[in-house]
Formats: sequence, structure tokens, C-alpha cells
Amino acid sequence: MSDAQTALKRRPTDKEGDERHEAIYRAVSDAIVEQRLKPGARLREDALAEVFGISRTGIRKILQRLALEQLVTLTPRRGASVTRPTAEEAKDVFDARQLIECGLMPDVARRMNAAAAAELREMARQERQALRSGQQSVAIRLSADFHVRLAQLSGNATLAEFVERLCSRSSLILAVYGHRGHLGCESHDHDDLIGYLETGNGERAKAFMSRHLKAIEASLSMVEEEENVPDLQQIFGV
Amino acid sequence: MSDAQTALKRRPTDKEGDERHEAIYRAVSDAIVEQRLKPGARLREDALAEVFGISRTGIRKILQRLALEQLVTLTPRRGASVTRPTAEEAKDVFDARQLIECGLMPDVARRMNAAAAAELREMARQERQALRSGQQSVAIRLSADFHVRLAQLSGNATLAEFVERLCSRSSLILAVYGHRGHLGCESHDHDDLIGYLETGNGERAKAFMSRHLKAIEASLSMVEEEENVPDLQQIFGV
DNA sequence: AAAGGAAATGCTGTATACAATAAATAGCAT
DNA sequence: ATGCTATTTATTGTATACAGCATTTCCTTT
Repeated sequence: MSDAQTALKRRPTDKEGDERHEAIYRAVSDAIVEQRLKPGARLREDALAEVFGISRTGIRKILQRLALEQLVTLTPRRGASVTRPTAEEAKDVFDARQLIECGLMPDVARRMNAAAAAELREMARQERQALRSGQQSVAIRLSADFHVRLAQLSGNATLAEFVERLCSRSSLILAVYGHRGHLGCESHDHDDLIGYLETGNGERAKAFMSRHLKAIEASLSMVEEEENVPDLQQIFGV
Repeated sequence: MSDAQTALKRRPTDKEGDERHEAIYRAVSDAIVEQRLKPGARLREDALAEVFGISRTGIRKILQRLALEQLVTLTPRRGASVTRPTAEEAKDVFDARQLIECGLMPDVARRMNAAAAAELREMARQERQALRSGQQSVAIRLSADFHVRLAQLSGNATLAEFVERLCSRSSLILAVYGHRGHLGCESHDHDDLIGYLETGNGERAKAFMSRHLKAIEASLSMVEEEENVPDLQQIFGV
């Protein structure tokens, strides 16, 4: 066996293993958020273990984490699949975002500075660019990142984590109930928001965020997806 | 081997296993929330596995879940220990509770009915009784349960789950920064709150909840626990 | 031919064995 | 005696083997 093969087969040390785990978690999480893995898609442990070159043990750990974040659904003896949010869950998520993200705007405005504003503008720019070049998956992810970064700037790590979870789930909701080609966030909304925050106008930013989120929610078509077991009577007219 | 021993040694079927896992999770979670397991306490996998009669595999799953809920801290190669919240985390948690729990009060008031009010009054009664009979651990748990049930009555499962997490962490915070014999919640506060909610006075309930949470936070002494490595220079005056 | 059931297969849940590393301790040198 | 290093011990991280349910497939029966 050559040295290269030996190196490849070498059991990774634990620190490397931790980083690898985190990388795999993010790979799966990103794939879900970017909608490359669509709601309902099954995630078999063996398949994932083979793709990423680790054993099922590590995969299970990652799937459990994703399940607690409600990105995947774990049904006993059936395994994991990408969560298909219900209409009720969608309402809850957007109501929660209204409460939390809007409530954070005054704090964010208070703590805003030039460096943070520049960072946000760069993120908004990348998002617009992705949208222009038709990379919808990337744009969805960047949009979620923008909202999360905003929450982090409030200084409250706990609430920022909540927002992170809500944004991930929002991506799933958009995948199921959103219209094709409509991203949810208007391309210039984020830039406008930065403007209000830069001038320290927290209340105005709060109101704007509220309209922004309402606009996203309103762009959804809240018809429940057809079940896998179609109602034949209805389809064929009795 | 007798039949009884055979029955005991029998590998539990999977459904039984699931219930058992949930029971163990709640046993550990309750012990932490009720402060029978104090912050900093180490949770060795072998010890837990033996106590509950399952293998380390199941224990690890439970510990990971508790870690994601930030009730236990998982340090690589060192294992699990009950989380010792920092002063900053404590501030974040109570700020988050201010935002979320207060924000939910109008919804709760709108959805309040006789059955719900009766249930809440019963919970408040049990809490008072536990406090009177000196069962501080039980009282802490019942107080957290009250806040969680309240959030659930808002109808938003997502936000209710967030409140559940925040209340659990609040118990840890009280364990570290609270004064002995002072529970945080005043005994009659919860009853007063139910009154406002029963009359549909959401705004008044919101204001009351805000004062209630502020009072709990104010009762904490925010001095960081002494470190294991004391600052000798300061202690001995240079 | 359709429906019901039984065998077979696929996949997950659990335990256990083994590898790796961090902490503790003892021994050695200065 | 103190500080450093090596060995031992305790504990976690990972893989794998095996057991059990769910689903599918094929055969039998009506």
C-alpha cells in the first residue's frame, strides 16, 4: 500500500474528527437550507455514512442535532427525512420572527457602528449579486445569514440562536410554500434596513422589519402540499 | 436462572426503549432544574449508564440533547457537566424572557378561558403549597412549569418551546446566583397574573409579567463564583 | 385475477469492543 | 525539595456486530 493510501486510510485523530463532524453537519444543514435537499427527502444513515466516509455513529449524532433543530424529522424505525413544515408551523415561525426580530431592532440600532454596517452592506451586496446571476440557492442562504447576523449584532447570543433556528426553518417553509423565482426578501429591503439602523433609528427599523417579514409571509401560498396517498375519490370525481 | 431474572435481563423492545429514554431524559433534566444536580456537577457516562440500566449509547444521546438545550456542557475528552451559567448568559436569558414572555401575554389573554384559568390556578396553588412545606426543589420546578404552560396557552408551539428552554436555564441561573430561601417568584404573583389574563387585560398582564421578571432578575446577586485559581495578589494585597 | 399472508430484505436501535487522549501519579534529575 | 518527564489510569470517541421492526415481494388460495 502506498504512503498516500496509508494516509487516507489512517484513522483520523479526534480533533480532526470534531472538525470533520462540524463540517459534515454544516454540509447537510446548508444543503437543506439551500433547498438542494427538498422537504420530504429521505436521509438514510448508510448512504450519508458512505458519502462522508465516517461510520453511522457519527451520522446519527448529526441527524439528532438536525432533528432537535427541526430541520429533519426522525420517525422511529423509519429513519430521517427533511422536515416538511405544516401551515401551522409556518405561521408560528413567522409570528415568532415578528416578535423576536422586530423586538431586537432597537438594540441593534443602539449598538450599530461603521464596521458592522459595512459588513451588513457587503452581505446585502452578495445577496443581490447571487439573485441577479440566478443562484437562487445561494441567495436564500445569504438572506438567512443576513437576518442571523443582524440578530447577533444585538449582543444577545441566546436570542440570536433562536433567530438562527427560525431562519433555517423559514428556508424550509419557503421551499414548500414559496413561489418559484420569488425569494421572499425584496432585493433592496435589506439595504434600506441598514440605512435606518445606521442612523440609530431603532423604532423605524423595527417597523420596517415588521413590514419586511409580513411581506415574506404574504408571498407564501398556504395550500397544504398534496399527500403521498392521493384521495382518488376526489381526483376522479367520486 | 429464574423467570423473574429472565424477564429483567430481557432486551427491551424498541417502543419500551423509546419510552425509557424519554423517562431518563426527564429524570436527568428534572434533577438539574430542581437543583439536585448542581452546576458544575460532573455527569460520567458510565455512572449514568449503570444507574439507569442502559448502555452508554443511550446515555450519550440524552447528554447531547441536554447539551443542545444548554443544561449540560460537553467538553471534548472531558465529558459532561451541569452547565454553570455566566453572568452574561444570565442577562441574555432574562432579556430574552422579557421580550418573549411579555410579548406573548396579549395572545394568552385573548385565548384564555375558564378551563385554562382553573388549570393555572391549580398549578399556582401547588406551587404555594410546596413553598410553604419547604420543598424548595419542587417549588422551583412548579414555578418553571407555570411559565411554560402560560406560553403554551399562547398557541404558538415554537415560542412555547423557546420559553421552556429559557425557564430551564433560569433554574440553573437561580441555583448559581440566587439567594438561599428566595425562590425568585413571589408566591402570589402568579395568582395576580391569572386575574389579569382572565379579564382579558393583555396589556396589564404584559406589564405585570415585565415587573415580575424584573423582580426575579433583581433578586440575583451577580457576583461571579470564585474561580478555582484565586488571584493571590489581590487576596494578599500585592 | 385479486387478495391475503408468509418469507425475505432493508434499515434502524442498542450494546459492546477497541482506540485515543487527557488527567493523575510516581520516579528521576537537578 | 522542586520541577520535569514518563507511565499508568480513567474516561470519552468511534466503529462494528447484532437484534428487531417495517416494507416489500412473491406465493398461495379463493
